[in-house]
Amino acid sequence: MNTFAEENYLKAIFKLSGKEKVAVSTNSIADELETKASSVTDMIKKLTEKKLVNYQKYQGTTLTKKGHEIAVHVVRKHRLWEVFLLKKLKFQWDEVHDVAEQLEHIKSPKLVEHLDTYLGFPQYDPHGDPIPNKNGEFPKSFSAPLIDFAIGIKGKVVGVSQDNPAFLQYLDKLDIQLGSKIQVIEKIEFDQSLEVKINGKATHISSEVAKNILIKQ
Amino acid sequence: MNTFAEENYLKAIFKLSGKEKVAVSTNSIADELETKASSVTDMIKKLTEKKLVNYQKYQGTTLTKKGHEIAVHVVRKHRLWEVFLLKKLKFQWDEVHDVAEQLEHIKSPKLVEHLDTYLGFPQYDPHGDPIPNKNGEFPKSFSAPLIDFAIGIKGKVVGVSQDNPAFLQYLDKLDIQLGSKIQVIEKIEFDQSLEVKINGKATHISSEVAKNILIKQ
DNA sequence: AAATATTTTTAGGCTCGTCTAAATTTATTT
DNA sequence: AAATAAATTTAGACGAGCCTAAAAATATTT
Repeated sequence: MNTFAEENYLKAIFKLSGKEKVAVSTNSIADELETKASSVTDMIKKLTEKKLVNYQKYQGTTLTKKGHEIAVHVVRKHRLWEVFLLKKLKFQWDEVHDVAEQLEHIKSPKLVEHLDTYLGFPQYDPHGDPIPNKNGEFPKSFSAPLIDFAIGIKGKVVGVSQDNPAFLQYLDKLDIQLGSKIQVIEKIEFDQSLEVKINGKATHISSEVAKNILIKQ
Repeated sequence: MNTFAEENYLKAIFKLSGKEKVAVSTNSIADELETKASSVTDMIKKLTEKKLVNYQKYQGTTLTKKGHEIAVHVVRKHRLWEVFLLKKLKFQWDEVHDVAEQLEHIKSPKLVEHLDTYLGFPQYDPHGDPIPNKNGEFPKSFSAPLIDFAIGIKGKVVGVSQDNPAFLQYLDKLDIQLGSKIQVIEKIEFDQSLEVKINGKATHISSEVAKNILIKQ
């Protein structure tokens, strides 16, 4: 069985290595987990022993098959709990992350599967991130950042790629919620900012914000 | 903030010191937590530092006001999660305890209160144990063991005082569930066993079993 | 009340996960 | 390519929580 700390390291490596599964540097893991590089080296050694990561001194770290499985499973739990907190317990958008961060480490296969059933097998969490199924497979149709959408195409906000409360509060101010209908009207080349329509109402959005809003369709 | 281990010690002391709040011996805590007496002494010292227990060498331990509050709060969380697992996630009676043992340590005041609301402010958990409210007050009307009930009085099974799976399975065999109507027909003095009616059907129950079935009304 | 048994504490050690400071390796400048 | 900078690892230490073995205090027998 894995400790909370081990699971957090695997999750961080999973997140940082991305779709392309690039090797992850010690420092980037340290930043992600807000710890020190030396602590990371220690833990990576332990995870290597347990055959959860591949590691060569100074060459970065990747997940093994087993490590990847565990990471995906933790991600699955995290996102299912987020759905539960938002949909059932009426948490606010920006309140779910910290609690899910704790709940994701609860060990009980039965609990996860029953929770999934109870929630009706959701495919995305409140931030629009895809929820892997119990075999670790992600849903096929992915969302993309608003900034990558072509002019004219209509989409729906399915999430954000930042947890930062200040960012989420700013979105509220802009009247952007999960499910809001959105359409790009014009792209300003000068600063990459966008003219958009949100639920029919015209608004201006900086590129920084547009990068972090996830759209589907 | 308290660690999982600290909370488990406080909960154990709370349980062992009972209503009368007697001082609890080092060995009894060790037994309850399946650890060694020397470990208990270490932890009790730490809890004394934090002013969560009163402790005099060789004289046993009691909870301080602050320690008592924390213990009751953990008990509250444990029992609310048990209700959630049984009622919402369709867990079996004998499956909830171990998972609740983990969930009780999740830190989020909002989570507990929203969960309580979501469950409709239950007063008892699946084992019939009373659930303290957010001020730490237990419901007034307590349940009592079946064996203490007078002949003729009708009651309802509100829980059990044992988590043992074998015991719970035996109850299933006897057709005794949470909510079953029960009435004592005769008390056999020789072995303290009972003739009872369960949902109208006559059955015979040993004193050992009758001690561990909790009845209300 | 002395001897024995039991309970509890102390002493010292272990693993986990973290840290700081110093040493080493790799990357970037000049 | 040598010098400098940045990233990474090693060495040694610490607190939390646990352990075993031995010492000390309390309880029970005889």
